[in-house]
Amino acid sequence: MSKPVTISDVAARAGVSPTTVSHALSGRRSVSPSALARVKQAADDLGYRPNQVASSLRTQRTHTVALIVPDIANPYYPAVARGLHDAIAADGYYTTIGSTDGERETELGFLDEMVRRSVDGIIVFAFAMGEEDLTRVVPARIPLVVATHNLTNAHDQVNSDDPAGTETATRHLLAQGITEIAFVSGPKGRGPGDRRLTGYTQAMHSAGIVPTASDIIRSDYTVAGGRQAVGELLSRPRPPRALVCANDLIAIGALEAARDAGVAVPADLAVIGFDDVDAASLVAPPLTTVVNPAYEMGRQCGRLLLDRLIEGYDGPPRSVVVPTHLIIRATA
Amino acid sequence: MSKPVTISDVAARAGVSPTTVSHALSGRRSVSPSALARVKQAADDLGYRPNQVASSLRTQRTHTVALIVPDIANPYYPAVARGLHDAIAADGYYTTIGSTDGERETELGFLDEMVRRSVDGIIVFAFAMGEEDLTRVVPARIPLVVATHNLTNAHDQVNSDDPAGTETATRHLLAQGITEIAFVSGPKGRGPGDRRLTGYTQAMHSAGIVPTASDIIRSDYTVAGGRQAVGELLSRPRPPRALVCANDLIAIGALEAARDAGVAVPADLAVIGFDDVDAASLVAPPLTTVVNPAYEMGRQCGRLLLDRLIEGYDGPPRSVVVPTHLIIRATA
DNA sequence: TGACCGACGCAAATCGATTTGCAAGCCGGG
DNA sequence: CCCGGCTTGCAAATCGATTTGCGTCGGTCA
Repeated sequence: MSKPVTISDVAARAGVSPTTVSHALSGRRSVSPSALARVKQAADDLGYRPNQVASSLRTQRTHTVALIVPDIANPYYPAVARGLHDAIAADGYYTTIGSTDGERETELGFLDEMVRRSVDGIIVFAFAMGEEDLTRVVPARIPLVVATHNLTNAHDQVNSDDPAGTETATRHLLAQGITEIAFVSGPKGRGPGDRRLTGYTQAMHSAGIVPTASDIIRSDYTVAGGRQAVGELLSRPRPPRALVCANDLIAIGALEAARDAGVAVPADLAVIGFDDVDAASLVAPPLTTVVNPAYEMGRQCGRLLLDRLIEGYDGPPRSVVVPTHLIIRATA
Repeated sequence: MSKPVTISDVAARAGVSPTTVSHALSGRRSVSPSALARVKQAADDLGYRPNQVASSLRTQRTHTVALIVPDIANPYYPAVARGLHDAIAADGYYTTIGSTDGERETELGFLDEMVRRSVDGIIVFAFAMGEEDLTRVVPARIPLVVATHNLTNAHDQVNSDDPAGTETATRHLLAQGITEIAFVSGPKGRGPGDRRLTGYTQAMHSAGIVPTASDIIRSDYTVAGGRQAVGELLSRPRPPRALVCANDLIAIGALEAARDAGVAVPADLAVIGFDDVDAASLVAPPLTTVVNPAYEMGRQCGRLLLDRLIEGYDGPPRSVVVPTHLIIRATA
């Protein structure tokens, strides 16, 4: 039941004051070589490990950033987390991840808790919150990066170039002479679906086609959701010849729905996804999709935060756009 | 630049002392109805949010548990994280995840940092650490759950029933009259490969077959690693007729290797994985695999911790075994 | 030699909440 | 009327590190 070693214990053993121990270990003020050696020795002997909670209280820095995502089980987000980690770990920052199921209440609750915990920065991949929620819950003193969201100009933001991605995807289909193209989005106003929709719409317009309401269907961002939505779509009298999907999980669900319905992919139904999660290249047939560099997204979020936390940048909000590109496999 | 509201600010506005505010909000001592009302009103008006860092310093509780995994991008672990989250969130605990690439140094570094941060509990899915590492770095006062590891009797542990899983898988192959079965493991002494190997060996023995060294090949736990290892295996003069793989990613790599080599699955090569990650049912052909309930593993880890953190259990280490079962799809 | 400066050490204040110990006020029972 | 007990409030100690302010000591330069 040995209690933890404190800075006073080290000081006592080295025969100096806690002040000197602190300075010796942090190097913030010079310490005589002999004292330095004694302190290091004592700290070593006792196995001293500074209490970060106490340190954080005093310095008002926790060396922690919060990452809020809708669903950590969606393979896109672990890759984001990885990119973020790799961007900030070298500077001693750690990440706390919150998975919120895209529920506004949960998002707000987690955000609030992170503020109470004095995290140094926050990265939000949020679905259900609005700008006013963010500014209400997050004090201005905490740097905030908003990702994959079309809601704010008041904060740093990182976005994949969604419109360009779906536009390229849609053009790829049009170039094959396919014109009956539907877009499978997520719930209205939630997630990147709406921004991806614009690229599709644009490409269609510039081909002289005006998509009707029935060309745009809504799902959630899961395999099961995609399967069901596309299943219904395929049972229509005149189903489309191709689908542009708001993410890969929906697209994978679409492949399942096509198989269920005995529809050949890509011969009778071309399918394009978005994200390029690992599974996209593994499904059968391998999915044609828009690469959305999750790792890079996470990394850029980390960089924007570090700019404010370490470099001391204090200017106006900045916006980073991460390019996307189409990777053609076997479904379109 | 409004600075955060402190308990003293609330006290001042309510016309009471900080003590009373604390008691009013925590309910740890009764407070007169009038004072209670004034405190609540003041806290509300000011938007008071108690500083958790200060609270943690005083109470020695952070309401945080650390989860250490080798690779958060391996889809098995997000599911674990999810199960853990669901087990402990209701009691106000949050999770900090560390991804260590299975490097001993990284594992130890993260563990050390978590101790400095005074987490209330630690869950280790570790690859490279030994028992003595754990006891050295983690003080006895912090509850520790070791998962998927064969190294300790000194701590609570949670394991999937790995031997039973691979034994069932191997018997499934033997029952089809297949006897040339290889086992594709991970690096020696790292991860669950060795425990899964024993089930395979047992089943083979009880069928009167003694696997030779060349029947057991080593890889890492990734798709790329599995592809390469199995690719080499298939170029042998007499390749095996079936594979039992230490995890799904290896098995998926094996499917790719088979495709590369023009070997038909399952006709010429049967493949069985382990874990049943989401992608397992999505690959072509869908993977026959042993279900390793990640979510349940995480949940059980959380329960063991809470038992000590909340229920006050203080007895000897306990061991939970989560059952596994074979799910037959199309590769064996 | 005296003035000045840098190096170095320590006491004490600080971060913000929780909790202990003490005391005042109030009640009912003997 | 007094005492014990309950409620309620506050001052102060506490958690463990960091940092400010002050003072001492030695050395340098004029």
